[in-house]
Amino acid sequence: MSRKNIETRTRILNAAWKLLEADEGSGVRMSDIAKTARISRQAVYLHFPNRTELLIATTRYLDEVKNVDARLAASRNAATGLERLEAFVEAWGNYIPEVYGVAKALLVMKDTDEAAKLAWADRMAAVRAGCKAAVDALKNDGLLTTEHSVKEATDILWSLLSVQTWEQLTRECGWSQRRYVNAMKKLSNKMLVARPAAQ
Amino acid sequence: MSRKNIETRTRILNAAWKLLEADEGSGVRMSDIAKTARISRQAVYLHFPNRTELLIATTRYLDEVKNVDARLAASRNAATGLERLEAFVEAWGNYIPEVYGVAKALLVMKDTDEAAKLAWADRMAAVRAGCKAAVDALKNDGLLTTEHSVKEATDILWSLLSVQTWEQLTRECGWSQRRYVNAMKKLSNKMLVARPAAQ
DNA sequence: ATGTCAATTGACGCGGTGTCAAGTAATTTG
DNA sequence: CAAATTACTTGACACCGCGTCAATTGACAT
Repeated sequence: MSRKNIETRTRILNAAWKLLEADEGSGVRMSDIAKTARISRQAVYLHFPNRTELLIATTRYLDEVKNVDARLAASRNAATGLERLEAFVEAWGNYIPEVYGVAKALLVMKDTDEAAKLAWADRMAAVRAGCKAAVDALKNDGLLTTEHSVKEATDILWSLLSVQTWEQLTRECGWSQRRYVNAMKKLSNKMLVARPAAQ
Repeated sequence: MSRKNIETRTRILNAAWKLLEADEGSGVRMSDIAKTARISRQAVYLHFPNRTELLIATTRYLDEVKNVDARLAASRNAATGLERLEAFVEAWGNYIPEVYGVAKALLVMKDTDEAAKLAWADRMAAVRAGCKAAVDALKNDGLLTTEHSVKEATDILWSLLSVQTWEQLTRECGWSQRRYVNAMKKLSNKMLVARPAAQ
């Protein structure tokens, strides 16, 4: 409610953000966050009911600060389906590393916590909507491969652009961000665009 | 060592297997495994030093029983690069659901436990070797796309065939196993095979 | 029958989450 | 100015799951 209250709340969110980004989602405890926010551990619970909800709030906060929706929506302005696909791949692909730490924390929680699972599904639904819009635009231009339905093509693009795939390629395989984005552009084209228009 | 000892050990492994398969890796506790193996919780530690090692042993046990290596190696017999790629995709793609529950447990541990991370990396290295062999075979036939190096093509195939991607498509998107394998065959072809020879 | 080995039982420590009660310090409000 | 409200602190504690330990039992082998 009050000014001070909301200020402390955002201090907690910033602390969680910072720590999750540094540790890439692994072992961040409530006490760590409290300490970073210069607050007692118990006081965190005055602002968030539990760890999961704090993580969820942190991702929402991040999305808000980073203005995801606007950045993803920018691809709408593309003139053609091909351009739209490419713009979306670029926008989302470059967004991932900016939120990876926090996203990873939620991704880990997702496997054991129902609320985290829902929150993750919700955010990913937004990404999926972007994927579908790109596929629709392709189809509209008559450039969608005939081998897959719109739903299937959307699923494929969504999987290609999953955080896990990003993680595997950049972390496990050592790809640079640049290389990742370039490859995703090429691959999404190859996978979804009807043959004559490939490239 | 003794007969009884080894028998109990495999009873524990089977219990872990069964439970992980049922719960798909989420909330299986040491006490659950002990109970299923009709043994006291503490007795489990007479056979495995800790939870992580038990999980690792379970995956090894599973791989042994299911004879992964042989099944994956079968694709070596393919005459052409294209056939080899397809055979590998089919072999690995159909193996995933058989071990998913156990693999998922390890996948979750991987984020917080160093030993689990190494064990997972080790198993995935085997898969990667299969991917590389398929890519090499393609290259040998002059059918590897010129847009990617062997290393990059291997990374791409490896990511396409990751357990996480399988999980996303079959669990999140509701794909059947059949559909998954078919799509992976098509997609791996489109992504890696030089244009004129596509399908 | 004696010794060895597998397993049992009960207890305990540890780390992390979440809760509760009592108290304090600052700010607001009558 | 006094009283009430609000944000926060401190210390204690319960719960859960992992891992450990010590003392005991029961089986089997030589």
